[in-house]
Order: sequence, then C-alpha cells, then structure tokens
Amino acid sequence: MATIKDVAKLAGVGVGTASRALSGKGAVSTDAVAKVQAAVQALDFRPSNVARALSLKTLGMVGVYVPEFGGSYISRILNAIDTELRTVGRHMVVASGCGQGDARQQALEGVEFLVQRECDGILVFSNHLLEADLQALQARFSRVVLLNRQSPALGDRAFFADHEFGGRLAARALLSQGHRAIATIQGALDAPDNAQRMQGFYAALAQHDIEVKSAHRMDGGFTFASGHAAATRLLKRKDRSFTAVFCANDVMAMAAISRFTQAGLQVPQDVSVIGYDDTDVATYTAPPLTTVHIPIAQLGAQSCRHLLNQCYGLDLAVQRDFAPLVVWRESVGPGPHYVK
Amino acid sequence: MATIKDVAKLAGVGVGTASRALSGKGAVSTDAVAKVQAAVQALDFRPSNVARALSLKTLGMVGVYVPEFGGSYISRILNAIDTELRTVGRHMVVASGCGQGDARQQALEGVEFLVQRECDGILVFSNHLLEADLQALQARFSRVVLLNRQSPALGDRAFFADHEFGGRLAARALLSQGHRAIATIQGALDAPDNAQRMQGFYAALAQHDIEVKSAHRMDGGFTFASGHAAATRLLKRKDRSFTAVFCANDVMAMAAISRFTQAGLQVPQDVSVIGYDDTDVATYTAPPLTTVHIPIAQLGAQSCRHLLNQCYGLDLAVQRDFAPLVVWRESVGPGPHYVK
DNA sequence: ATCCAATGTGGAACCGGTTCCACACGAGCA
DNA sequence: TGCTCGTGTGGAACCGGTTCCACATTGGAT
Repeated sequence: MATIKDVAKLAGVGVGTASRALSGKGAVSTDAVAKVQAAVQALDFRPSNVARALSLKTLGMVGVYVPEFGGSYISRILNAIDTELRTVGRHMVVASGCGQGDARQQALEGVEFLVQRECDGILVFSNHLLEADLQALQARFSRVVLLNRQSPALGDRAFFADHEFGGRLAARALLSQGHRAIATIQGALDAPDNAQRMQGFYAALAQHDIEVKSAHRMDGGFTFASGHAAATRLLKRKDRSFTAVFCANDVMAMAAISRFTQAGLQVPQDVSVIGYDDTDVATYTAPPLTTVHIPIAQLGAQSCRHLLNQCYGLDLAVQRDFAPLVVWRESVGPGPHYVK
Repeated sequence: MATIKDVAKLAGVGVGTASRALSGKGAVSTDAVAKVQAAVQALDFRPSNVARALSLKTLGMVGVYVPEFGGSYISRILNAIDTELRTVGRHMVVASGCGQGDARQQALEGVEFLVQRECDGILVFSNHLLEADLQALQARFSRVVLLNRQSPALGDRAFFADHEFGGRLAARALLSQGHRAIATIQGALDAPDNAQRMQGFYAALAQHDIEVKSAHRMDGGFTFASGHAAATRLLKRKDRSFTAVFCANDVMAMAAISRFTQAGLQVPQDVSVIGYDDTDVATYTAPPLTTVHIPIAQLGAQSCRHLLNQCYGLDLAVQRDFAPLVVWRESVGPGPHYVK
C-alpha cells in the first residue's frame, strides 16, 4: 500500500505539500495539487484512517449501544443513525447486549466496550441502566446521548418522545369514536415509557369522567404471548362490557386481535383495538391496526445530529419535538356513543 | 490521558519494558511487571488502540454490510456476529444500504466504505451484488465472507443454507400430512434463495408424481402485501381445489392465513399453510405457523468464525452444515389423503 | 530601491503504541 | 580465567498521517 511519502516522492513535492494538497487545508499551488493528484492516481493511494486518527485524535466513529438487534423500534433507530452518520462521513460501531449477566450488566459492559474503543461519542439505548450509572458514565465520558428516555443526569443529552401525550392521543381516539367502556393491556411494568403512556391514557379518560374498571386492566409484557394471555383473561371475565381495548404496543394489539377473532368476535364491529408504536406488524394484522405512531426514526436521527454537533463541532439543526400521532387504519370503529 | 511513556517514567523503566510488561509478550522480570502495573493503576492508564492499530496494522474491527437493519433474519445474524466477535475481543462496524441508487449500488458503496475504514475483514449480506462485483471485491480485498448466498468467485468464503433441501422439507411435510393438491406463493423472483427453495419444493413433489397446477402458482415478493394479494388471487380462482399452500417466507404465510381466515376458511381445517424461515412472526399468527426453520444465527456465527480465522490466524472450529428443519406448529393439519 | 505582506514549500516533530537492536549481567562450563 | 549462553533492559526506529516552523519567492505599496 502506497503511503503519502510515496505520493510526495513521485509528485516531486514534500510530504507537507502532499498532505495539504490532499486535505485541501492550507495554501498549495494549483500546479502542486495537479502533480499530487496524478501521483495519487498512479499509485492508487488511499490514506490510512488509523494514522490520521492518531494524529487528529479522532476515529470519526460513533458508538451505539442497543440491547439487541431486532424489532422495528431498534431497527428504525439504527437505520436513521447510520444514514445521518454516513452523510457526514462518519460511521458507527454497534455493541449489543451479549454476554452473561442481567440487562443492566450487559449495558454497562457494552458501553464500557465502546468507550475503550475510543469512539468519539456514544448513543445509548437502554431502559435498564440506573440513573446512577448514567451519572457515572457522564462524568467519565461526556459525549453521550441517551435515546428514548429521560434522565436528570443527562438533561438535554437525553432524547425521548412524549409518551404521556401518546397515551392521551390513544384515549382521545377511542373517545372520539364513541367508546366509553374501555379495557387496557399494559406493557412491562418496569419500563418507564409504559408507565407514561398508561398515565396519559388514564388521565385523558379521567377528563371525561371515564375510568377503566380494574377488572379490565390487564398486565402484559410487550410480547405476543403476554398479549395473547391478557386477551384471554379479558374474555374470561364475566363482565365483558368493554367495547374497545388499548394495548401498550402493537405486538400485544396484534395478539389481542388474533385472540378476539379466534373467540368469534369481530374487530372492529364487536370490539375496537388500538395499538402503540406503529411498528411493521401494525400492517400485518387483519384488520390493519389503528395505532399511535412514535416518530422513532426522527428521534434516532436528531439525537445523532446532536451528538455530531458535540463531537465534531458541527452545527446541524437539531429538532427535539417528537410528537406522537394516531395512524388510522381499520381496527378502531364507531362505538355505542358515536355521534357523527 | 496518560501514555505509555508516562507509565514507564513513573515505573522507572523504559518504554520497551513497559510495553512488554503490558502485553505479556517478551521477557520481563516479575519486579518490572509489578512496578508497571502499579504505575498503570496510579495513572489510570488505558492504551490507545489507535496507536496500537497503527503499529500492528489491525484495528481488531470487522465490517458487516447489511442492506438494512430490520427483519428477524438480519437481526439474528447481527446478534450472532456481535456475540462471536466480542468473545474474541474484536468488534464490528456495520454499514447499511443508505444513500441513493439501487440496491446493488448501495451495496457497492457500503462495502467500499468498509474497505476504506480499514476493517480487518468484511462480512457481506446482499442478494444484489453481481457475481462480477464479488469477483472484483475479492481481488482487491481478500478477507471477505459472503452470507446466505453461494458464489463461484468466493468458494468456501460463501456461507449458505441448503434452501433446495429446505424446499424439499416443506413439500415432504405437506405430503406426509396427506396433501396432494397444493398451491404456492413464491418470493422475489430475482432472489436466488427463493428459486432454490421453490425448485426443491417442486422436485420433491415430482418424486411423488405430483405437480402444482400453474393456476395455483402465485408470485409474491416476500412482503405482507404481496402475500395478501397472492392469497386473494388464489381465492378468486374457479378451481379452488388446493388443500395446502406453501409460502416462500413467513410474512407471506401470515398474510395468507389472515386472508383465508377473512374469507371464512379455517386454517388448518379447510386449508393448511406452511411458511419458510421461522422468523418471529411465525408465532404471531393464529394458528401459529408451521414453517421451515433456517439456522440463520448459526450461519452468521460460523461465517464470522471463518473470517476470524482468516483475519487473525485463529483456529476456531467452523461448521458448514446449516440443515433446515421443519418446525411443527398448528397451521398444517391432515389433508384428504392422510393415513395415520 | 526597500520593505512588507501573502503565498507556497520542504522537512522535522508529533501522535502513542510495538518491536528490533545493542548491550549488561549472571550462571554454567571448559 | 575466559567463553558462551539466556534473560532482562533501555532506547531508537517505525507505523502513516497532520501540522508547525523556517525559509523562499512573489507582488504591491512606500
């Protein structure tokens, strides 16, 4: 592999001149530039990033921690981040939570790994790191951005959607269609974003003096199986008076639709179902799922831009408003109190 | 940040000794090792792996190209690769097909990007690179491994499952349950693995003198929508005599089940459906999907191990047999010719 | 003619590791 | 006593870029 010295020699200039000609920084005569370019061509010269990195103290590389690859949520974020990075000539190294230990331990290890690899900045997606962990990380390595989660320690380095508002939107959607007797299937109890969306949902109902009976509040765990089980439990209740169900994510909503259909109920004629997240599966249900869209790709892109500004002194515009919105498909229909 | 010179100075030894003490390579007295370790502790020294990389001409980094993040197939591969790499202290940088241009162009660019970044080796997942592209790549950069695809140019650097056999298994599964009148919904026409599985499927049927009527062979495109449309076309045929359907992937199988159910047909009582891939969605259908499992995570892991051997002179055991197998769930039931 | 930028240039120093090389020292042996 | 080993050691050279610095060489202003 040719080095810049070879290029300089062939071009008949000094290495300094060759370097300046290549980077375009500093004054160089057009004549020298031409000679250097010719030499580059002739030698098929490709500058070594590693050498450059040593000199510049930056690898042009951003670390991303995700608990695992998989699911629309994470996939969309990664796609968005990769796109942002590549447009500014940077790249990402992804660490996922592999190895043993609980989710928190894996996240700690993954992030540590990224720090050791001398990433210029790190994007972290984890619900399992404690606030204290984030604080410690931040103290040791400042160029961190947290995805999909709030954190006092990180302040504006944390990017998140307004799930409370998302929950409200889901409630309003059902109310607007004339539903009053409503059931819920919530997600993982330890997930803050689950708590937020449920809180928003109940709050919006309360504004209309509507309450979800405790018998109609089911615990799920964000998985298909848990949603299916929760729907089964709902069906077993003597009191089956609900006309609509809010599920804390789309996979559980899909499970609920599937379970209801199996029980002979028609969606949305007999019961309406609204999901949350607007992931790929929302189009896989029959009928297609009405759901609350979270602009998660936007969130990934904007948080990445923020980090780029921090790491490389860029001045990219960063937007922080990730307003959820309802995507109307066919799983929610008019309820008993519907007025046109 | 402390450097190795600082460590050497504090420990009262030369940099050479400090380096040897740290790496454990070369002769060092136990006394020197102790002093160096103390200095490392005191200074919180972390060696720069950029500097190390410059010297050793390796970053300990493997590149992975995927067309995009998303889907169980790719997610599982990435999880497997990351796990393999991390256990040997290496890491991956992933490039996805972003930017403009067709799929082939994106793949070329993504791979080029990884080469430029001086990855020690590259794993490529792409159906859209031409054989000539692979040949050219291989000539310029030898440490490449191709995932999920055969290639004369790459020979044993290509890892793939036996989709022809997978197709046969699907056929045998339906035959064993007494189905004789069978329909198919195939995948993207330009995907070699689609061709292989269909070929295996038809070949196995032919062995039993069974043919799929051309009216019952539908083209899909691996997407839910295309599967749904294909199922609709099947239902519209005057000749609805088929009792089972083979779908070239799970998402289309899910769409077919959904469409059939909607039309009042019961799966598997009225029609059996078998999928392919055994992705996450296979458990999301009602009834759960019987499908051909492809050990794709295994494929990711083993191809990664092969690359590690090539790049770092390791001697990890590499397995090359990725035999598909049928996962029996509930979407395939006995057909008219079933004998116990 | 003289001075003073502005522009262009080559080479050395530097980034932070690894490794080669020359050399010191003691043990073992004739 | 001299010789050869083997072990341990410090320092220089090296990896391949970037950038600083000293030094031309210009043109225009005085």
